[in-house]
Amino acid sequence: MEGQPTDAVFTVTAGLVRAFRLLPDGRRQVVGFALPGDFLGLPRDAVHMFSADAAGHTTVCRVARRAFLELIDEHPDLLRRVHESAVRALDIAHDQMMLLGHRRAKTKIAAFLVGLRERWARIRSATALVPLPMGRQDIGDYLGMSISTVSRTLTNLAREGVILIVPNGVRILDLPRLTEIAKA
Amino acid sequence: MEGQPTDAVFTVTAGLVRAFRLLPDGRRQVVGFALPGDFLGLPRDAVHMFSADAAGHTTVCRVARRAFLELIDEHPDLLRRVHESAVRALDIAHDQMMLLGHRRAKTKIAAFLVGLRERWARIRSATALVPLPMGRQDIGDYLGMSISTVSRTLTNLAREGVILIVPNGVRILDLPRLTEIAKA
DNA sequence: CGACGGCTTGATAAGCGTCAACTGAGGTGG
DNA sequence: CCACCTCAGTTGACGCTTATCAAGCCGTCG
Repeated sequence: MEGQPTDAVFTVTAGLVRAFRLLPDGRRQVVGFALPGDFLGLPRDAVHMFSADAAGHTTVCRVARRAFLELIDEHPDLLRRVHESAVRALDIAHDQMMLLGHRRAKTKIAAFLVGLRERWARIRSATALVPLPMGRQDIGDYLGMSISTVSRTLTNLAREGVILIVPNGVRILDLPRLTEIAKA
Repeated sequence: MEGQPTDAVFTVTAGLVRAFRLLPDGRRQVVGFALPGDFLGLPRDAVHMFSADAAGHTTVCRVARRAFLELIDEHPDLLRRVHESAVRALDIAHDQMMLLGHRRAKTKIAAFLVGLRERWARIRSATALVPLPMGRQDIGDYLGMSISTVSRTLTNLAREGVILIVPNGVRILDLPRLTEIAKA
């Protein structure tokens, strides 16, 4: 499921999927992480690439693109929900653009963690523990920074007592402060 | 029309509109430039802010949000087109994220110009001349760089003979080379 | 036990933001 | 009609953040 063109639509049922684009020189930009419940492959025929990934055997629900389009014709209400999903994705994308533009490593990481926490909270109930099934490299490609800086920044936040680094994730110790940093 | 909440939907008919978000500290991120034909205000109730701007008296077509939603109920086909518009916006946003992430001023500016050229070409026929009705500050806020760097980079490109800076715009002298720079 | 991959950490250099001075065009008032 | 003001854009000097390169660490797996 590595680098297939979009001839199908997916829904994540468990785990986490990263969606990315490749640059001509081989580098990549992770354009989003899909959590359980999220749609994937909404964009039309554009050259989008995906990669299923990580976290306790990710599972997805796959629907042929053609079938999906027919389904929409029959149930106009479905289109509504798909559209809402797209709009929310656009919303997140805009937030992300804000992050990427105003570049301060600490801010980016903090905002990333806070945002992810909220998204997880909407699914599971756990609050303080934020799972990070993706690798440091993925986070870097998502936030537009090098793997080294991701690591450094995380350890700095840990040293300040704001977070605690645990296997495959992070435990937020001081959410108010983290939120504060995220806004700077 | 400065900083109004989204209680209406717009279509640009002439000129250029910039859409942006504000950060808590007052800085802003321009999330997109809307050219004639583009939609604005698709996102639901989110706190989005807009600003109409520049270029020979911009004009927009305004439709009350409520009326627009009712219209969609009656004509399901309309939702289809709106959705396509949203998906395209998402597409552009993803491209933008790529730009913002892989930070090299020259690359960003080049890609920005090439992309804008294509969008203009789809409307008018002129090719080499790329109008830039927005200010340098806007470009900076869009590409995530300071106004100084925008200016510097443009003059550098001009010195290299790739572009020619003209009032309210840029003339592309060496498109292949510019495209090449944009990919790096 | 040894090797590999993901992560951390350090030293160095470079790109870009910041601050600030300067230029030139457009507009206003004497 | 010209002097003056203002604002957008340009340019220069300097320092900070972050990328880059490279070494070391630790867990997992063969």
